[in-house]
Amino acid sequence: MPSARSTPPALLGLSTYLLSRIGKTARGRLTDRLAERGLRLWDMAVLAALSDFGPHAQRDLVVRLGVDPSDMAKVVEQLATGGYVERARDPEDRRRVSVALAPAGRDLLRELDAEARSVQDELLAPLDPEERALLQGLLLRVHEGLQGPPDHSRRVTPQLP
Amino acid sequence: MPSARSTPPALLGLSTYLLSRIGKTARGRLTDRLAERGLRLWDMAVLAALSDFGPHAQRDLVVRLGVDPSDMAKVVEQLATGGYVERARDPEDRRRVSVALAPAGRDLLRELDAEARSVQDELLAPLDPEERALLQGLLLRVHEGLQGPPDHSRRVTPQLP
DNA sequence: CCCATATCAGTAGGACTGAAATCA
DNA sequence: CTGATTTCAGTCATACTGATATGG
Repeated sequence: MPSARSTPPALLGLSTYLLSRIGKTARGRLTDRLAERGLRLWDMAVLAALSDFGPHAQRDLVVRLGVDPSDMAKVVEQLATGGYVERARDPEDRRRVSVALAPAGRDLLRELDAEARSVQDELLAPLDPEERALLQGLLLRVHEGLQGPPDHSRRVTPQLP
Repeated sequence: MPSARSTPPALLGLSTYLLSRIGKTARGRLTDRLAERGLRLWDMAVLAALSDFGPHAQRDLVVRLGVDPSDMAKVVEQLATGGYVERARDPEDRRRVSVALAPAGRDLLRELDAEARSVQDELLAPLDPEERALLQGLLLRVHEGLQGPPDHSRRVTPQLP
């Protein structure tokens, strides 16, 4: 029963399409894994930022990760409720909320990173280690170019995760 | 004014993350281009499928592209209204709606493909032609592996576009 | 008064679910 | 009657908008 499953070559020839498609699958699978823990992608991104760069004002997390301020409020609220981060008013500027990684958050991040690498192993199964490293390098360079020229005139901040 | 813009290395080290992030940007930029014409990504995917494989029963478009049947109805409806495709009941099985590319649809697809390649040139600007070809090849192989092992047990059909 | 920060309520589009109508 | 196909109405999570409150 060969029932017309192949993707149109007109799309397969577009790296744009492949990136979009594969990226969506990657996001979807990781989202599923995180959902089993009641978490979302932004939760992991925030934990990673706090782990790599130390405590942030909430505003700085917004800028670094490119998430909407309104959404960041909810993410931090959830992480604080779970005991993964700690919030405190900045004494020097009482408008700011300082967010710091709690020990439970550091443990959680380790687990989430393992989940992400597991998804990655599934996804990149067709490639051998050298090819994976090659892909990683190419993607990294494409990513570095993203902030620069978004579009001719209109986009402010392309979205993630 | 260096205001903490760099992405956490914990994320940059994950190809999963880069694929997700870059893929989302690619999708977003192409979506914007198409939106200027009142179109969406699925419209282009359907036109490409019809162009590459000829007329489809609507059901076969659903299977080939992995879109929800409910959504496909709306996409085909819009394309038919715009005169880009023609619908007809299949005389042999009157449950089926046969969808065929109209001349206007073929012209439109050419333009959309040019838009996609323009977005691609922006996105892959950091890479030279050889590297782009290399990336394309790697992505293609990853994409081929997608249908196979989706996940340990739960996912039915990973989504696109 | 004006700007920045955080928060809340609500909107828009996309993916998906469930059910109805038609026909094999 | 069962099953396939199309279609419609509605749900859900997400990105985003607008408005409000507090503080510099």
